[in-house]
Amino acid sequence: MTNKSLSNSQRALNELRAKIFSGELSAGSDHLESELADLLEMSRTPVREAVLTLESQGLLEMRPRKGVRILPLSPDDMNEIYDVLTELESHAAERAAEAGHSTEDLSRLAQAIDDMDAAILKEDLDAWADADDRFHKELVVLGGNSRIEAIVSMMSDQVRRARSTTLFMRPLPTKSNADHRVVYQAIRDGDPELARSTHKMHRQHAKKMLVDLLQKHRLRFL
Amino acid sequence: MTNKSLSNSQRALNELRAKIFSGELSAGSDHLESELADLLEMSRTPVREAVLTLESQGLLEMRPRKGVRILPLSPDDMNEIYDVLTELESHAAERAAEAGHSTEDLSRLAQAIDDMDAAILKEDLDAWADADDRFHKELVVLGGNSRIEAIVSMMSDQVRRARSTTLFMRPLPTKSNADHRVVYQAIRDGDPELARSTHKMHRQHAKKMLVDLLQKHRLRFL
DNA sequence: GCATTTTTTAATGCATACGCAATGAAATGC
DNA sequence: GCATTTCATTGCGTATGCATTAAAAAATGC
Repeated sequence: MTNKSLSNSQRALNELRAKIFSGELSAGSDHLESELADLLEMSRTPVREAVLTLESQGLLEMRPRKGVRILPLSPDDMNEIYDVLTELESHAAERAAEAGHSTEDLSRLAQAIDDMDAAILKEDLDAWADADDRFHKELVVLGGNSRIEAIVSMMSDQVRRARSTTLFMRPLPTKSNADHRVVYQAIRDGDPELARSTHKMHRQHAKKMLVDLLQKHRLRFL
Repeated sequence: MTNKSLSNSQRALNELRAKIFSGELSAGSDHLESELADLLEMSRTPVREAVLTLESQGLLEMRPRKGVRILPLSPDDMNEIYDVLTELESHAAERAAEAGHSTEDLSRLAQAIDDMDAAILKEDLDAWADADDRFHKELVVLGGNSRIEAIVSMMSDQVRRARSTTLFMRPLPTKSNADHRVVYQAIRDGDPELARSTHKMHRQHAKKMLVDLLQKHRLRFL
């Protein structure tokens, strides 16, 4: 049986996050605390606590008397976020390569890469995105810095909502996995500099692709 | 007139932060919500909100029924934090150098460097630390990424409390300013790679010095 | 004595109530 | 009509009370 006892403020946190990612609470929309409380069928107190946490994670903004606003993402925001991800993930890749991980340790990474290949063959973008998430997440875990894990996870969350839009605008990421394999091998073979530089290029490329895409489609906010 | 109306939860945030930095709430100590509420002369509600925010910033931890625990810093934590600072500040330095700032734009940076020199002459460590903070803060501002600003500020806060201890254990930072000047000049002269690499070395050196110091003094927690 | 159960205690999570202040509407003056 | 003031509304910040339940203390059995 799945744990049924979960505090209301925890539930509020989970459900609000889910509703933000799913778009049920859309970017730029405003919501009164009491409205959210009604929606989640609890009092304002736990909702406020959840909202406060989500605000500190950059997903929304509390504006007294105007309501809670789900933050939209501009191309500038994308640039900022990707720059943070680039730096911290590249560092993680370097550290992971220094750590001398066994092939066993790297199995999740390998699995994610295989899954991406499979997803591309089937042209299943959602499955690809899921595997890509797992790759980046595991890479950071292997880097062994829990703060980097937390920050990267936060930044990834900030772009997560927008991805449902961008994912289907972009070309099939057929080339992307070549980079992943190089990073994987560099980590396995203990080549920190290669792991870092390859991953850095990979992320910089992704950033450019994404921002160009937004520009091309004249999307000023997501 | 300074703004006198400040919500209680804002006041709680400010005052709790101050008390953590000053050591009045010491690392590892536990405090009940009601105890903090009494201390700040307000009800538990705004205290809880402030505590929630501070938790998300990594300064403390809420442990139901055991109280709010001010988080101690281990040498491992220091390593993690300095690695994040190293990566993100170096990136900021690189970006600042790319941005083509005028000498005017860089005046705060120059001022901070001068102040550090003056502080060292007077052997005033508190003044030095203050100027050093300003240098690093301004560097990140010049980098132009608001998320990096926020993250760096958060990480700096996490080590701030510990610095009151380490500051007086370490040798006078007489050499440190040479690095700062190189970074400054690289930014002014538009040499991103030099700005980045110099600052990165600077931070790596600081990390090593600090961690060695803790080891030498057998300080497992701060 | 020591382990186990029962009872007591009290900190928290949350609902609720309410005053204040900000916002928009209505009224007033020009 | 337009600007300004007054008024009404209502969302938020905060205090308060209470049920829950984890932890401590006491009681019981061996």
